[in-house]
Amino acid sequence: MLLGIVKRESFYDICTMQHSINNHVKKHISATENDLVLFNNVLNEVTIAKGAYLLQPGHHVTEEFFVVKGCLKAYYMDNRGNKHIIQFAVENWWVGDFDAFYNEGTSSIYIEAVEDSQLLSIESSKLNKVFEKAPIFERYFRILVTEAFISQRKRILSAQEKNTQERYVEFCTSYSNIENRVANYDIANYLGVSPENLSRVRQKLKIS
Amino acid sequence: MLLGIVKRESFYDICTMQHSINNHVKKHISATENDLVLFNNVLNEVTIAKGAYLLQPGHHVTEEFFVVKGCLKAYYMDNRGNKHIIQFAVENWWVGDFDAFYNEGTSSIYIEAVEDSQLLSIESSKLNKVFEKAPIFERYFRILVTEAFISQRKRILSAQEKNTQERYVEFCTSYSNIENRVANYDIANYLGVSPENLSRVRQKLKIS
DNA sequence: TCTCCTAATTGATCCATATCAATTAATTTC
DNA sequence: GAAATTAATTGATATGGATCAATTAGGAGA
Repeated sequence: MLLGIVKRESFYDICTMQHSINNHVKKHISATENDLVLFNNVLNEVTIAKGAYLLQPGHHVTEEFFVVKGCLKAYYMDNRGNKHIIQFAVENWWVGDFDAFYNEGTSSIYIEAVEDSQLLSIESSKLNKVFEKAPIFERYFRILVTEAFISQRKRILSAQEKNTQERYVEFCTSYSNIENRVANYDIANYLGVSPENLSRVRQKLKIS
Repeated sequence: MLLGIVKRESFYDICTMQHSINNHVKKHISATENDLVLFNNVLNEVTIAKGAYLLQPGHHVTEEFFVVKGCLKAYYMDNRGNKHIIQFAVENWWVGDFDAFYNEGTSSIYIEAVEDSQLLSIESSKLNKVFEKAPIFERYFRILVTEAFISQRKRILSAQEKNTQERYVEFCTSYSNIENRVANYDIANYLGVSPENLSRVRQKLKIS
């Protein structure tokens, strides 16, 4: 598809969107009003319809996205043609092809909207300028990646330590209410189990 | 144990050690000589004997470690008393309890020397001072975490996509020569499979 | 060099979950 | 709102890898 992406929002929406990202920034670093304005000025507003792609393999990656409203999934296809969900992104998450973004390369993943979504995007070149003028944002992104790193590590260890049922419960808890927003077969995929198995686990949970 | 840790090295060793970290820094950012001196001045030299612990659960984490020479393993114990290896650290890797370090908390993991090892350590408070005086190091650590994040993501996807044999081969390739430095049951643990299963996989590889 | 202890291997069995197949339920779409 | 798709569930079977048990191989220490 890749249709359905529209830049520029109404004044009201822009205010809401900036409010959302500024809150997020303030939660992580102590930025001055000047810093925030500088940062806000390089952001673009993006809306995307359910089912549309924000990113597809082969595309040159120049942007990362912040989810103001909505839900997306990031996945890739392996050599055998199997899909693997890397991440779901909901409100107040950054999403993108990190690898390609930092290495200024070509995407190897799909990012697809699971719901109609509102996003903010930042371009690599503009972000680097922000880093120069307001190095505090270097810290912001370092903290974000560190947090993501830690939560990802938990995902690895959880997969080794826990059975499917425990992991499904953990998933629903940490991604609050997500089981009502995305398909079960996508959750199964994310957890690395078959949809049939997840279905049976969900049955058992209903009973107990 | 926690014995066997000795700070301060001979002049020759210190030079070697700083050479090692400076090379690593230069590979990631363009730091001035001043920046490097500033950074080097806050590093401590640490040696640790095989079998000794660099870190144990409950200890207050104030340091991260850079491996100049040697090999270590980071692991934790889950509620059921099972050990899970998080990471092996060899030359030119940073190792520590990231989570606790960034949140100034208490360690939940063990870091144990697999070989006699030489390390450099940096304290949280001193690192923050470096960040203030030379913000370029904020970038250095952001890049390191980003790289670690990306390689960790590959570990997750590899576990979903590939079978034990493929993952063992991948592991040996990416951690060059590691299969001769650490025990097979620790590699099995890291891969999340039983030692017996890994043993059989290794047999099959010998034949084919 | 011998002894002891730990690691690795090998065999047999078991189990969680994948896979295949069919049915039912829930969404889209016109 | 009926038809057509797509998702979820349920049942039956197959399988990769775990677990248990026993043996062999390697290393460290006396």
